[in-house]
Amino acid sequence: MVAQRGQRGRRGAARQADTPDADNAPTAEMPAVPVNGAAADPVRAKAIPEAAVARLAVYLRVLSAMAEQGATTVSSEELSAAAGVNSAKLRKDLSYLGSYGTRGVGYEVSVLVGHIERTLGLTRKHKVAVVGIGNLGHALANYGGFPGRGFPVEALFDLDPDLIGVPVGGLPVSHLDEIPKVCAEREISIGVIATPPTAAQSVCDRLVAGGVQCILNFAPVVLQAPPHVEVRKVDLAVELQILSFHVARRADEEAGVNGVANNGMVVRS
Amino acid sequence: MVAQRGQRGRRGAARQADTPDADNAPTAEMPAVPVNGAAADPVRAKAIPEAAVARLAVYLRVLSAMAEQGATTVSSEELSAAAGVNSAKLRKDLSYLGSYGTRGVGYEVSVLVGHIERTLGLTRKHKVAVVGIGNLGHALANYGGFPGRGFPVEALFDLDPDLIGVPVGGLPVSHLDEIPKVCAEREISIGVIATPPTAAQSVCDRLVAGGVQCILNFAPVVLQAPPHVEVRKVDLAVELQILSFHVARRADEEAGVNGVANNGMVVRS
DNA sequence: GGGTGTGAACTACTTCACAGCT
DNA sequence: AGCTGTGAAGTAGTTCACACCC
Repeated sequence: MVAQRGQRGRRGAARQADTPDADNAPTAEMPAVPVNGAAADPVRAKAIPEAAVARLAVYLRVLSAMAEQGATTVSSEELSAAAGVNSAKLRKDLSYLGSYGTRGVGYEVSVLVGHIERTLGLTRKHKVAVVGIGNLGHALANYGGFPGRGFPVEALFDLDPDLIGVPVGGLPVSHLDEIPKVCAEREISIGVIATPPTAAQSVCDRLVAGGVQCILNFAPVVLQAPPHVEVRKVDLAVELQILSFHVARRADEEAGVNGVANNGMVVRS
Repeated sequence: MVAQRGQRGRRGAARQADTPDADNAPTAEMPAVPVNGAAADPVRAKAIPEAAVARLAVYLRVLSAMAEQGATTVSSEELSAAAGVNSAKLRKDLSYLGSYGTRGVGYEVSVLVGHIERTLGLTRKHKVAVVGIGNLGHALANYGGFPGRGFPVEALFDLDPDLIGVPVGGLPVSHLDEIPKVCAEREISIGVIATPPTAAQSVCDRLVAGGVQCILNFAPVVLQAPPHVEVRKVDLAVELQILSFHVARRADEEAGVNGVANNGMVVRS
């Protein structure tokens, strides 16, 4: 029970964002956090929509690849095609950063890269801890300094006594009980949960106790965390089930087409 | 310049959804596919919003857990709390399935489970192929029959000659070149790409050639696929960068509070 | 001509609030 | 009295379309 009437627009307890996302919908399931500070803080300039933030990360990757191949400028048309969005959306997204394009020409790749990195807070390092060194945790730990640097893995945790002290990807595994202490000492800012679902909430609590600011949760549970901690989840089961839904929908539609031949009337099953 | 006027609402080329939500995320980032058949097909009943579909999968998990613990009915308040959403949203989501609750009482757990499963197309099995048996692929293959059954892994592929023929999780690895043939033979409907980014597009093409209907892409690239193939991506780098953005935003806000003391004027960096 | 930047229109999603069933 | 189901209102995100600049 949550019950909080008369709290219009207030942010309640459990927030949880999606990957994909929403996105990972992709996307389309975004956190209830007031990203648009507009109402919250009228002084501050318009905040960047959450959906745009996710895409900025994609643009950044595409731009980096382009820079490596020696490109110095891009048009919104080119960049948007490479990023899989339409050009209007791209331009609007970039406009949140300010006006850094040249009309009639396009954008300078290096300038854009710099601005996106700054906006996403990538000018600073974010230390990562991985909890749960099973199959997935192993994979994550071995990424060894996550994507494009900037996200060094600096702590590993597990429950299994046989794993404690064993180096994985060059870093020894510590016990779950050490999470608060070690995270605080090493100033971990992002905790990645790759444990079985039963352990996830307790791990989450310990990460929070250790002062972690963000959590990326691979365990299939809804985590409860204080509002100042940003939680995002990556949920394989949900992704597969969404795909399953689309398969089913497609099948239905085909049936529907036949139904239409049937006098244009389709009976709801 | 007119491009395609009078094509309002038409779906363009590259679609890509997020995990997230929204997307992942975050990732409020949903596909441009006309899920709401409303305009596309006025005959058909209102389709379920993409965002709701992602949540239905979560409700299903929560309900299954509740059923295991012997619960027979739930109220929207209880279920929504457990799923981390508010009750209005939950009720709206469930209403897309039809009216299966009892006013004054709540929902019968088993009935709801059945309806959600049917809606998500989980009454049918969806065979999965995992491509790229590296760290992540290994982890995925060992999941051995994905979440709650219904998603059996029935083919594995890699490029590495040392891996070909080696059984992983009880299933021998085949070569990438075999993808179209094997997928067709075994009637694979979901392909999971866990390869390095450079290989991903070619793998995607082969999966499509093999008649795969959906792709879950873990490689950090934007895939190009025909419109009848549903692609979702799970992008670790993007997730981390979104978290990074929120850390930065939070830091800014604190600075902002100080800034306000400074005459209410905050200079944009 | 070519391409950005952006208000305005539109679409999708969320939340409110209450009628109506049990 | 309690809780669902849902129109209506509100908010977030997308797309259009064109002014403006190079």
